This record gives sequence, structure tokens and C-alpha cells, in this order.
Amino acid sequence: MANINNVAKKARVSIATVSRVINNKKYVATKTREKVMSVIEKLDYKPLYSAINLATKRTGNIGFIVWGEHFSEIEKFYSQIFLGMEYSARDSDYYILLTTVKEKFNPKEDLPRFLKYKDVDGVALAGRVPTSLIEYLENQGIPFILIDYGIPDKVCNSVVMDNYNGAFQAVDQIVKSGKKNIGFIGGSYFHPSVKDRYRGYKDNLKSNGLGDSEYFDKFSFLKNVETSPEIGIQGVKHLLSQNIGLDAIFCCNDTTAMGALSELKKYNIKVPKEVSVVGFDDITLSSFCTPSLSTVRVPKLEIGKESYRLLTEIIANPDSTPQTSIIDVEYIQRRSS
Amino acid sequence: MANINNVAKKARVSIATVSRVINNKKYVATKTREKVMSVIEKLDYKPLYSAINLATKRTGNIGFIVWGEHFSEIEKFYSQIFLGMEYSARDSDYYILLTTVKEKFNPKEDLPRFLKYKDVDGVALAGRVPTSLIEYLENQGIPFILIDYGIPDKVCNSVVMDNYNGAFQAVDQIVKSGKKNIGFIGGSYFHPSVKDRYRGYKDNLKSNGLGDSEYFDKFSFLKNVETSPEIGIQGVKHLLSQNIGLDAIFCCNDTTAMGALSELKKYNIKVPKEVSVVGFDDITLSSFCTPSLSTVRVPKLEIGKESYRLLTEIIANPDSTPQTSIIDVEYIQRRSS
DNA sequence: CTGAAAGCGCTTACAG
DNA sequence: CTGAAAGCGCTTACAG
Repeated sequence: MANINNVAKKARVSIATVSRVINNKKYVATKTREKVMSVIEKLDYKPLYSAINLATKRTGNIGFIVWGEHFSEIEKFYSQIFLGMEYSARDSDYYILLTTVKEKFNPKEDLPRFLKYKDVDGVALAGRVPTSLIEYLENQGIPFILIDYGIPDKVCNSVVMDNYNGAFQAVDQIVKSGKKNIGFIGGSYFHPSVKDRYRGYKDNLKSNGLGDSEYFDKFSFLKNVETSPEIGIQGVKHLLSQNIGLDAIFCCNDTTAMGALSELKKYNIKVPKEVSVVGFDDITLSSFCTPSLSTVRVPKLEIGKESYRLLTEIIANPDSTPQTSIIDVEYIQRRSS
Repeated sequence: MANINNVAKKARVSIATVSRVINNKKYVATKTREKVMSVIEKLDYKPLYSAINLATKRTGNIGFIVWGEHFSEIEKFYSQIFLGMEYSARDSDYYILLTTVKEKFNPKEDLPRFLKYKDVDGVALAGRVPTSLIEYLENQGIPFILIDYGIPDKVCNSVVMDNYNGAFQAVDQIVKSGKKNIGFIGGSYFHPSVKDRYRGYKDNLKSNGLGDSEYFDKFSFLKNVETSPEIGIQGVKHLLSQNIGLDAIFCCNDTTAMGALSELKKYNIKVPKEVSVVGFDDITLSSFCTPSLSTVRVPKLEIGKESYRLLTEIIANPDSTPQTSIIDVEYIQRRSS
């Protein structure tokens, strides 16, 4: 493999000049630059990253951390976000190191190697993530961003989707279709995304003159456990048992909506005629189930790309004030509403 | 951050000695070693990978390449294999760099950066992968392994599951349940895994005295296109139209079996009573569909771990003769058969 | 068992 | 605009 010395020698310049050329620095005579370029071409010279990294005191790595549980879910939500980051990274000089972290995370023992050895320039945390991990990164001064997550009382750099407006719009569509008694089913109430979706639901109903606090009491089914089809099933059972004339359900996400759909089927309740159902996320299943699920599409790849942009910006400028990128979502009309 | 000089000075030894200690080399007096260790501890010293890599002329990276199409599929087959590799890599000193490659791959333009810059010590190729990529790696002398794939006329280091025996056993179970007219539905006939499963199917029927070439002609539905539920649907239609007393179907994988199941439902044919169905892979859906699908379980994490072992062995020993690791599979009895 | 020194392949002031 | 030289933080013969 050719190195910088070979190139310099063959081009009859110093290695400093070669370095200037490959880094596109100014102050290189056009003729010199061209000559060096042609030699680089001829020798098929590629600079060695470990040498660059050593000299510039960077690592060239970005960590991507996600719960093992989340990564192994059927839906590839976080894998797609990762892929979005990877797409961006391809054209740059960072590698994305994907790793998972387990439920009971202990910073002393379970630290990914790239953190232990300070072998990343920054880290992206996808979804819910141990608080102790976040604190560790803060203490160590490692630049990081939160994706689709947030912590109360803590302002972090983050990328989120527009949960509030997505929910607001979805519920608006339900109302426009003539429904009046619209339930909400949700789990993971600790998750900021769910909170915002719930807010969007309530605010829309209020703005449409439909909901007040009594209404929300009756029509909300919220559990503080991880969302799942099971929550949807329980939610339907509960709402139905209340005898409140339920004619629509807005679920905090598609997974929950899947459970709701299957439970309604059991009761022989027609969707969307009797009860319409709308979810959030647009997971793959949503377009394939029967009836296909109306939902709010979350552009995962775009979230990944924006995450890359934000994180590299922060790495380059560690002392900037924390910012939050909000990714637009889009209501998708299908058969269930 | 402490470096090797700080440690050496504080421990009153040379950096060579510190290096020996951190690399667990012999020829260090116990007392010296202990002293150095305690200083390392006190200073929280971690060696810098870019320096190590530069000095040892390694990269510390392993590439993991998969088709974009495969990575984005619902089923997380290859993601799980990746995760298995990652689990192994955690305790070692390699990072796994995951990237995707597109359908029409051009080695001149679409080379992942870690290949272009020779920034990996080895590469794992997961699933079907462009032949030109494999040739590129061979020409460049970059150590690589094939996972769940193979190329005719080319002996490569590879990790595969025991497709033949898995199919053989599955069909054996079908026969034992009393079925006699057992169809085979498959796509991706170019894929060695499918070929081996088909062979297992035929050999079992032969050994049970059920199948001959005429039988296989009648009972086989094989397409040379990517497997999908659609293939399963077509297969059922075809086999049924033949009026051959079909009473069981062995599908080349679960995805195909899903299509078969749904099509049988349309014809109101009872599974498994009238026609039993068995798949291969044990994807997540298989235990959740109705009826749940009997299948052959492929241990993805284990494949990943074995892949890591094999690849690192090859990296350490590039001139060893190519070897193939075969991972055991397991028949899983569920409701569909 | 230990240390001095060269070397890995880059970047970056500094001097000209 | 260009080059000589120091430096990044390690490893590795070599000599003792």
C-alpha cells in the first residue's frame, strides 16, 4: 500500500504538500496540486485513518446505542433510524458503531467498549435509554443526542418527531369523519412521545368543542407499562365496558392499535363503521392488516439523517446550546377510519 | 486523558514496560507488573486505539455487509445475525461496521468506505450478495466469509445452517403424521439454502419410499424469483389445480408458508387436517399466526457468533484452507402440521 | 527482566 | 506557496 512518503517522493514535493492536497487546503499552486493528484491517482493512494486519527486526536467513530429489547422487536423502527444515519455517514468520514445495551444497565460493567476506551467522537441514543448512561455521557463530556426520547428536567440535544401535531391532525380527521366519542389508548406513559400524542389528542378535541376533563377521564385508557398489543386489547375491553358510546379510538401507536383491532374483531364490532381506529408510527404491518390501519407516518430514515447532521454539528461545536430537531409526520388515511 | 508516557513516568519504568504489561507479555517482574497496574488503575489509563492500530498495522474493524433489501425486510434475520457477531465482538478488540449495499452494485462506485480505504481487517457478507463484491474482496486479498450464502464453483469460508438435515427432519415429521402427498413450494432457486432444503425434502421422501422423479415433478413448485408470500399463494393454487390429492406442503421458508396458509384459508381447506404446512427459519410471525406454523428453527445469534469466530480466525491466519461451519437447526412442532 | 530508540503514517505550526 | 521537523501514542526489535 502506498503511503504519503511514496506519493511525496514520486511527486517531488514534501509530505506536507501532499497533506495539503488531500485535505483540500489553500495555498497550493495549481500545478503542484495537479501533479500530486495525478501521482495519488497513479499509486491508488488512500490515507490511513489510524494515522489521521492519531495525528488529529479524533476517533472517526460515532456510537449508536439502543436497548437490546427495542432492537430485537419485530418492527425495525430503530434499525431504520440507524440506517438513515449510516446513509449520511457514508459520504463523510465517520463510522457508525451500532451496539445494544441491556435493561438493567450498570455504567461500571456494561459500558460499550467504544465508551470505555473513549473511542467515539459522539453518541446517538435511540429511544428509551438508561438514565445512568445519559449521566455518564454528560459527566465524561462526550457529545450525544437523544433520538425519540427525552428526560424531564433535562435539556438535551435531541431529534424527535412532531408527535403533538401528528396526533392533533389524526384526531382532526377522526372528528371530520363524524365521530364524537373518541377514546385514547396508550402505554409507556413515561415516554415523552406518548405524552405529546396524548396532548395532541386532547387539544384537538377541545378545539373542536368535544372534550373536557370529564370526557377525557371517561375516554382515556393509559397504562404506565411498555406499549404492546396487549395494552390495546385491555383498552378496548375497558372502554367498551364503560358504555360511553365509543365510536372511535386513537391509539398511541400502531402496535397498540393492532391489539385494539383484534379485540374489536372478537366483539364483532365493525371497523370503521361502528368504531374507527387510528394509530401512530406507520409500522410495516399497518398496511397489511385487515382492515389496513390509518396512522401517522414517521419518516425513520429522515430522522436518522437529521440525527447525523445534528450530532456531527455538536461534535464540531461542543459548546453550542442544546437544540431539538422536530421531524414532520404525515397522516395516512387507510381503511380503519 | 492519561497516556503511556504518564503511566511510565509515574511508575518509574519505560513505556516499553508499560506496553508489555497492558499486552500481558511475559518477561515482566511481578513487582513491576503490579506497580504499573496500580498506576494504570489510578490514572484510569486506556490505551488509544488509533495509536495501537497505527503501530500494529491493523484497523480493528470488521465490515458486515448485507443487501439493503434484506436489511429492510420485516423479519430481522440478518439483523439478528449481526447482533450475534456484535455480542462476540464486545469482548474483543474489533468493531463491527454494518453497512448495506444495493441491488445493482458497482465496485467502482458503490464500495463502502471501509473497503475503499482498506479500513477493515475482514468482512462478513450476509445473505445473497453481489458476485462482483466477492470478486473484489478476493482480488484485494481482504479476508471474508459468506453467511447463509455460497457461489457455485467457488470455495469460500462460510457459515451456513444445516439446511439439508433440517428439511430432511421436517419432512420426516410430516410423513410420520401420516401424510403421503407432500408438495414443495420454493422461490429463490438460485440460493444454495433453498437447493439444500429441496434436496433434503426429496431425499427424505425417497428414503421413506414415497417419492420418485415423477412424484417430484408433480409435487414441486419452484420459481426462480425471490421468495415471498406471493410464491406461497401461487404454489398452493398450482398444486391444488393439479388434483394430486395434496395433503401436506413443505415450504422453502416461513415467508412462503405464510402465503400458502392464507391461500389455503381462502379455499376453506383445513390446516393441518386436510393439508398440513411446514416452513423453515422460524421467523417471529410463525408463532403468532393462526394456526401457528411448524417450522425449522435457525439460531440467528449463534450463526453470528460462529461467524465472528470464523472470521477472526481467518484474519489471524489468512492462508488457511477455506472452511465451512454448519450450524445445527431444530424442528419446531406447532399447530399447522 | 528492562530501557533507548526507531518506526507506524499522518498533521501542523514555524520559518522561509 | 513550500519544506523540515516535531509530535500524536503506541509497538517492537535490539542491546544489555
